[in-house]
Amino acid sequence: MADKNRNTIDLRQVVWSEFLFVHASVGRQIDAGLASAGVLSMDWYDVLLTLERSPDHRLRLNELADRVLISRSGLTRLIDRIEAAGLLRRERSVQDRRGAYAVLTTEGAAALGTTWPVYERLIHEHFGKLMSDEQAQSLHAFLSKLMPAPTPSEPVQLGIRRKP
Amino acid sequence: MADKNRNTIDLRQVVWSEFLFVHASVGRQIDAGLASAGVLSMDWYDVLLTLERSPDHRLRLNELADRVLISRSGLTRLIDRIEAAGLLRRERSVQDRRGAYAVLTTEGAAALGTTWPVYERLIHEHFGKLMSDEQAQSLHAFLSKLMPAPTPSEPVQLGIRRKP
DNA sequence: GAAGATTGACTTCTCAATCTTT
DNA sequence: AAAGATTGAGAAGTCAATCTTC
Repeated sequence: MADKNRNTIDLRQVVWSEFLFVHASVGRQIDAGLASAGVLSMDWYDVLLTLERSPDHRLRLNELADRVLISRSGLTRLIDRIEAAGLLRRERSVQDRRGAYAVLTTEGAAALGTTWPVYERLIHEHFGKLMSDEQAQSLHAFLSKLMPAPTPSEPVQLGIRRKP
Repeated sequence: MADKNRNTIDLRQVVWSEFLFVHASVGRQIDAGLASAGVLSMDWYDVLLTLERSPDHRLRLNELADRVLISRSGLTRLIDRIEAAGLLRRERSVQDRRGAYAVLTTEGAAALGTTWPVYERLIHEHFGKLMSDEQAQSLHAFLSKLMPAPTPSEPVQLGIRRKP
């Protein structure tokens, strides 16, 4: 701690409190926008997109829990709901019968496609359009330090990639 | 939307997804650190600090709900718990007997004081120390655009201010 | 009737315990 | 016994309905 004087306002602490507020505020607005458009919520989108990007559109539940930052038991229940909606299915692993995969269904892929244009607009509206190019660079440089090391073959991407 | 090509990766969208992940990841680490130190959680800290900064250490529940971004009913229950722990108390307004205030207690103020050094260390450890000065400036410039207009008499401040 | 706050019913998350397979 | 996933019990949030006061 470089600064022992409590009266001095540390800009990084201000940034942290703004970070918390903005996450809550913008997250609510975007989820409300998605709901009123009748498309996927951010949570479901995140799970299904993670599957879409994985080899064979499938992932071990364990792995999925780490990617979407939810507890194991929380994931089991989230997967239950998404599976009941038909957007993914579970498959038991053949080699290791303890483990299960979540696999994206055709309906799930379709839901991603329907959601993305709406989500994209909402991200821009409530978040992106207020950011200058320099701010975007700077934010990315900082936030990426707090991200898990990405698989080199799977670059970061939020939207749906068309077939080339 | 300036860009109609879905294949083009928009940096702002990447920043949004990093923003979500980092919030979840760092928030968990900090809350775990607070819990293992036996001090207030971020939620409780946020409520009590908001009271501490308000005139007479009190605020209408309605107002409080807006500041901490929680639904009215959610706030009622959160306040119930904090009140049961003795860190604040409710007071009925005399002029308008529909309304209630939440008022910080001595115990609540003490809890803020105990929590802050721990919280400060955790913010630095998991968030602040990874941020350059330029990044802090840049982040603040962007995030403050998404914050509600501050009362001029109450500047943004996260920690506990000592009496001058 | 409208405003402020609370309550009931429901949803979703978490931890700890459990079950199955290795 | 350990790993992977699920289940039970409990905590905490939301919406819609309700109660009190203006």
